[in-house]
Amino acid sequence: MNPTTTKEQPALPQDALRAFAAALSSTIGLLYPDAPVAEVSFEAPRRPEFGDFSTNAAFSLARIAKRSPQDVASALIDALDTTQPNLRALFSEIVATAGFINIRVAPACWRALLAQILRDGASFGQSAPNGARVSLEFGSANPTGPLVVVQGRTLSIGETLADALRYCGYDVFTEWIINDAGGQLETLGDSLYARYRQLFEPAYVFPENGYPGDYLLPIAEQISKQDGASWCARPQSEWQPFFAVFARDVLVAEQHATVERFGVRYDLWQSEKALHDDGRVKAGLQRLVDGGVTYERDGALYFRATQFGDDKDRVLVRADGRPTYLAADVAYHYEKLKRSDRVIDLLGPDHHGYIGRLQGLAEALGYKGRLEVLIAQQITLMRGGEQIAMSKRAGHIITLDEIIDEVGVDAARFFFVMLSAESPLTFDLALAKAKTNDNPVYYVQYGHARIASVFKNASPEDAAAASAGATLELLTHSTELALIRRLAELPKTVANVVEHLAPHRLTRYARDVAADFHQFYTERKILVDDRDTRIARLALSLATRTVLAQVLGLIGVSAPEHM
RNA sequence: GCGCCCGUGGUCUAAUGGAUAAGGCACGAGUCUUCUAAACUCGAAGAUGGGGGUUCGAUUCCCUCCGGGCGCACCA
Repeated sequence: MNPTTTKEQPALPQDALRAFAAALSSTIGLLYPDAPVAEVSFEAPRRPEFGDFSTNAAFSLARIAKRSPQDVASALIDALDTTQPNLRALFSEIVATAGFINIRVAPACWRALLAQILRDGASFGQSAPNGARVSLEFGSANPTGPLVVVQGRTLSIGETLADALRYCGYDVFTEWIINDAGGQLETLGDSLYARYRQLFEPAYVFPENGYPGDYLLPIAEQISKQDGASWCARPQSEWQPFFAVFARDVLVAEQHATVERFGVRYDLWQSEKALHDDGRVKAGLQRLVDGGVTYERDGALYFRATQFGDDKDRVLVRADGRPTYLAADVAYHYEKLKRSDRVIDLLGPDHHGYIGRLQGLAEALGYKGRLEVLIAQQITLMRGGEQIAMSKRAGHIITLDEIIDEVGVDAARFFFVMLSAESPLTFDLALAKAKTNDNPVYYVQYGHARIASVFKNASPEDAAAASAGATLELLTHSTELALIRRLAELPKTVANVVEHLAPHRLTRYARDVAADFHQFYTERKILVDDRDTRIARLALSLATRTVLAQVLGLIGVSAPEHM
């Protein structure tokens, strides 16, 4: 773009950067014709005194130029000033420091961006659809009991990731797989049947490997209510499938309810049993057979996993004809890979050893590099410094519902996504529900509520004028400009979350936005007597509220009007 | 034994290969007759487990050792 046109229409920071990159590239070509053509990229320096953006272009040129990076950077800036004198209009500072070229975008550009936030509102920074389809699977659980704390973490991370992908223009399809095939469904049926029989014969023996815990009891009572004791006299071949499917349906419905209560929605709840029943498992296996990556031994069908880096080959179909879990995964991943450009599995901590096998599978199916696997690490549950012991076998479980009851959805969603997925998380229930200043959820929500409160005290006329963004040039204070710069980071931050599958970075950003607002709020009274100043500060507050609401929405936390 | 993840101040964490490693908590001192003090300001203290390597530059990538966690089924 031509910088001279900016008089009438102030350039946005990203336009200014683009102009700078283009100018710098051509200057590099002029000064160092032998240098390989490289794109000039920018990063945000860690320290604010180094400017808004910096580029390290001089480092790679230093060797060719046979001069120090600092000399190269200085020479580039001098040349820029000679050949592109108009560039200075867009920047308040262009300096060479320690080899970096640090630039500060003119305040007018930042105000132009603020005006854009006010115009775009809730859709600020969102990318247009990019046509790429993403399949995201997360949270999936066995249908043998209530959801527990680990699923809370994968649900939080997965849903935030899905929303971040959508924000960046991806066509996201979220799916949950119900592991309702094989022996565990039978065990579930046996367990429920025992609970049912115990209603009539308290001495009836509970199966040794059954699922303990009280949660099957109400389901047994439900059957007793509708059918009485009639199942007691029926043969196993009749009650077994009935109790298994009955239990599954009730438990999956409960899981569904918990998931929705947690603010998470799926596009598909896929039954694994259905994959077997409708022949898709067979189709997936055939794909592997056709690809020549299987063989038969002792009557069983094997996948040549070692060919893809696994320790040993894996059984797909047992000698008796029953397929293994891996067979279903073959089919399901084949289906997901067929219909998606990018497949992401977010798995629990017990699936470490499974990553390589899944990726080998994707490669064997002909989709090398399309599958990404992210593991959410373990959670240790605490209450005020005391570790809470949990044992599924002994029937001591703390359900996700109980956690939501105790700390609320907002705190749970925020805490579960706050740490990077690969580091183990200690979740302290006492801290999560503490309404004190060491609770980061409230810190961010308080920022939003504070702004809402200011607007309650402002006149409707002022609020309308603020959203039109008429007097933004009065925003000159350091806290005001710092806040605008922070708000501008939203799109880049979400893009970064998507690129690195790192949703925890959103919580940090949320805290940064809140912190910058709280500082601004303390330093500059918003509802001052001077009308233009008042409206300018209201406009900044409004934009902040928009961004805070967007970030909180991505994290799955409510943005309260008052606290 | 094999594989994966993690070792950062007193403590919990952060840091697309960048500059003087950043925040919260805890500790000390201040700031409300003014828009929500669930906030803000200042201070003290102080960390990348050890050793190699790649790089102009490593908390980040590679190797190795030490320490912690988890997983290693013809279960799902």
